[in-house]
Amino acid sequence: MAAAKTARGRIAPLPEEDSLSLGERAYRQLRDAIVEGLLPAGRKISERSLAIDLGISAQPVREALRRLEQDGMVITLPRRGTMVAEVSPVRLAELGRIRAALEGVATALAAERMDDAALAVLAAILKRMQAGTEAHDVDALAEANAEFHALIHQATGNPFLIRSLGSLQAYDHLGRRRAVGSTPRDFPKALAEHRGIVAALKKRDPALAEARMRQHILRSLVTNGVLPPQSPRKGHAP
Amino acid sequence: MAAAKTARGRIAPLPEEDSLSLGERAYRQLRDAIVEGLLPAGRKISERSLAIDLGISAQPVREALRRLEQDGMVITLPRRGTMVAEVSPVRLAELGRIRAALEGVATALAAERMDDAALAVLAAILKRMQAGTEAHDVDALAEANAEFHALIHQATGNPFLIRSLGSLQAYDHLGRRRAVGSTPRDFPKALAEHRGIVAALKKRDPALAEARMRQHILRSLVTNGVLPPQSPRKGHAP
DNA sequence: CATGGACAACTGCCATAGCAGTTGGCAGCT
DNA sequence: AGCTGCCAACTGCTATGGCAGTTGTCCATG
Repeated sequence: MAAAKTARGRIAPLPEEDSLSLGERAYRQLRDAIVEGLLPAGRKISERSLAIDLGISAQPVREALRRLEQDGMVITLPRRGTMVAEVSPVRLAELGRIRAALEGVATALAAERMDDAALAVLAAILKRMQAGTEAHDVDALAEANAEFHALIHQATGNPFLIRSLGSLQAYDHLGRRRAVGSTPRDFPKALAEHRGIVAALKKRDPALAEARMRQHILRSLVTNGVLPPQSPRKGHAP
Repeated sequence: MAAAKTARGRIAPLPEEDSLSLGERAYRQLRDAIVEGLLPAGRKISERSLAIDLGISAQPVREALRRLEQDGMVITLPRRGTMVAEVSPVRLAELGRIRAALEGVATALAAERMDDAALAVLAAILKRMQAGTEAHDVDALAEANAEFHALIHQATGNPFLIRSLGSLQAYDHLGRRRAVGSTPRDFPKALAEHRGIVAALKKRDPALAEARMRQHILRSLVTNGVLPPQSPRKGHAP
């Protein structure tokens, strides 16, 4: 997981892993450890012992645990202890639907204010996606996909949205890890959906871009087994 | 949650105000102070001086500021200072649309798992709303409205959703405070929308409930001047 | 008068220490 | 054996102090 090594370096949300605050580093380490499965659900986490393991004080650790609690990845009973939260399949499905909705509004906002330069970067990412799809390069596709969505998030310029989607994306990784066996071959479909999203962005059509992005996320969750097939129909007229 | 006194001074926190951690209390106090306008945008906040003002240590204050930063209400430049963030009308509109989307998902989830008891409580709240509308009791309507939405949030059982909507609701209060002059007379319309939402919940129709709730929030934002009229049409087919 | 540099007064950040409440287990009694 | 009560070892939480980086001010210098 190298720092965002994009061509232009436009997005650089990971500045210098060294100069980050200890609390921030502890937060990311713990978050990664949880989504990687190194810290299974129910595992007790002590501020002190964890601080000793990380070689730092208890304060940054506490700060990281508070943020993780806000993300819903750990739960702490006051004066009793902190443990990593169980993320049931039901809960994972909920979070997926939440993420779909938030990615939708993010794309709608991006459609209203994305400039041509950012759109060009998106087009370049699309080309890399096509190459990766033809070559079946899973790693390259994952990286391009991450950049694709991150670019849209940044285009909104909304910190709340960026932060929330960052937290939810961690759960997405957790969901992919649970997807048993080989990943389904949905790469061509995902490529087509990404193209449709970019087309909507270029047309400056927020509603269309939102609908396509949301549907893209939902379908992706379905093929990953996070959501059951045949989601409820959309298009209700108020 | 009975202890909502709705007096002039403090908004009563949900659990007993005494047994909360100092960090939690500091967080709520600061949040309320910001949305009430006591701490204007750009105002510098020092961990130490604020700790002295609150009569506590600097750690809980720091913890509260971190949470507020995650909510987007303050921004802190490392080693330079923390100040309350400027919430421009544009940003307020973004947050409103985000809230509309999240309230929509929450209502969809609630439609799938809300039990009859909760539905009965909703019906009771509707009756209070009708009485409040006829009597033009603004305070009673506000309280009933808060309970209405809080009940739906709780029905989802999703901590992430509950927490996020709680933060966004603070911005809603801020938006209402900016609404100049007397509040527009949208009470009958809001009542009808609430009834439509409850009807969709009773029919266990997640998509319909979501659409109605989202439209309700968006229209409310429009009448409050947070969003411009004539939002982009919905109903795009992917 | 204008300009540059150093010192003092901040700031956020972290480490240490100690508090109060909770838990688990062992001794002592029935 | 089975139960009760207490004590030590935890836990999260808060207070205090000090660190390094930033900023603003004041004096010396061109």
